Amino acid sequence: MISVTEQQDVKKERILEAAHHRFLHFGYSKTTMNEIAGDLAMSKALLYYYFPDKSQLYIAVMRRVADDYLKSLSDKINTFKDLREAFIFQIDTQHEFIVTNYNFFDFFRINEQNLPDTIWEIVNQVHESEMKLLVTAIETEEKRGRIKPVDNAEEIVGLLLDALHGVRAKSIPHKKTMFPNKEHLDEIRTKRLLLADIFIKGLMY
Amino acid sequence: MISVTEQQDVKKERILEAAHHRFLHFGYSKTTMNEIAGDLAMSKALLYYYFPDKSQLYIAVMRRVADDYLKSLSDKINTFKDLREAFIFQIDTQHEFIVTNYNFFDFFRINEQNLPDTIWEIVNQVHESEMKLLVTAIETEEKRGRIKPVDNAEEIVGLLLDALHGVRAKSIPHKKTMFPNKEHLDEIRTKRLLLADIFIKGLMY
DNA sequence: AATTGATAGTTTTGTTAAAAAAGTCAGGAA
DNA sequence: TTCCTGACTTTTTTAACAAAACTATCAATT
Repeated sequence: MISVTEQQDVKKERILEAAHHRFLHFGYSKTTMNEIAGDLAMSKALLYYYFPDKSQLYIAVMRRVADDYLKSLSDKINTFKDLREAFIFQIDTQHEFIVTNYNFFDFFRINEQNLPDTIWEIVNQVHESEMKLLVTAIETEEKRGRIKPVDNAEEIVGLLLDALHGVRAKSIPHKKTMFPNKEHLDEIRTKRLLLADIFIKGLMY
Repeated sequence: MISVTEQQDVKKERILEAAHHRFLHFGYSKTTMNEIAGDLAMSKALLYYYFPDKSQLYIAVMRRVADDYLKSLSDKINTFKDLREAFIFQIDTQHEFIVTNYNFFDFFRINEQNLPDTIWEIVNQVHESEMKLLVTAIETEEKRGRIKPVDNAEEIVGLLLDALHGVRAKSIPHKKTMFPNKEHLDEIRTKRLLLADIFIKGLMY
């Protein structure tokens, strides 16, 4: 026997999947509740039976996307042979996360400054996980005596994340080529690795 | 005797001044040719006698603004007692440049991607000057034997400028408070200095 | 409890007219 | 000639409003 609430959960699951698919490919603003319902061969009204409104549905999907990311971080924490490996992991993982979910994140670009609090919570949670991963890596490196003692690991990691964020392809986008191509992405990655290396060096004795 | 062309230059000068004043306080989009002419007690048509159109006038003002900035850089180049001093100078000078001209630069925010080539030339020129100042500083420091030899000073300076650009206040702007307040600015400056220090450390032996 | 068609309410989009600003020009003053 | 202006034309921005597209609700049905 499958309980009622389990049934509900299954249905919610299917909705989240369909919604995720739409949001991921067309973004928040370019997908309608009708389309999601259509994909599931159910009525739009049913969506509202399971989710209070469109933004709540989006946030629920976001929650799962973020959870996947958080898991990939916590799975790896404390498994690095040195600080550099941790930095590289952070750079690559975050980069892929952003690239693969680019359309999904249009919600952020649209609502810019005034995002719902729930979204901010998720954003902060993600940020904290990234911080934690790297702070741990720094502390480990410190214990191993490879870098000098730091009293402000948090501050330093936050700084690094900001700095990495600022790194961009050399050719200042002269023309409207929204979405950087493969070469640009590679260039950015290379630069970030260089920055990480200098950074690590700067933390050593 | 004042020559004809000198007279013209004087008049142009006055127009540039008035235009600068308007652009600086209200931005490009919120100042009209009529207003500029009004400030000078001359007719709008006369502006068009001296300048082909509004954007050309803006660019001419921009040219002067940039030249001032370039001068402040070239005046200081090679006068630093060490690399750190050069970095601090760069951080403070650029910061002030951006803050004091914030409204003036609305042109950039409006036209985003498709700026006129002339503007891009100025932007690149400024960027190159900043690069040159810091590359020189690095090379000097290198000659003095305080940092290890670098074969890619350009690359490293470019990276630092990008990284500095990414540094922002901790409190991710939760509400729409366009234009960061004094505290935020101070926080950013402090962080940038910290980044510069780690960076310098990373370049040492 | 789960589901839907019909429908109410809201936001986005498209249309058009008026207002404002950019840009032109024939002609007058210096 | 060079410098300058008022009046005029053209282009862009704004405002108002109707149509269309969506979101969201709900009484009725399985």
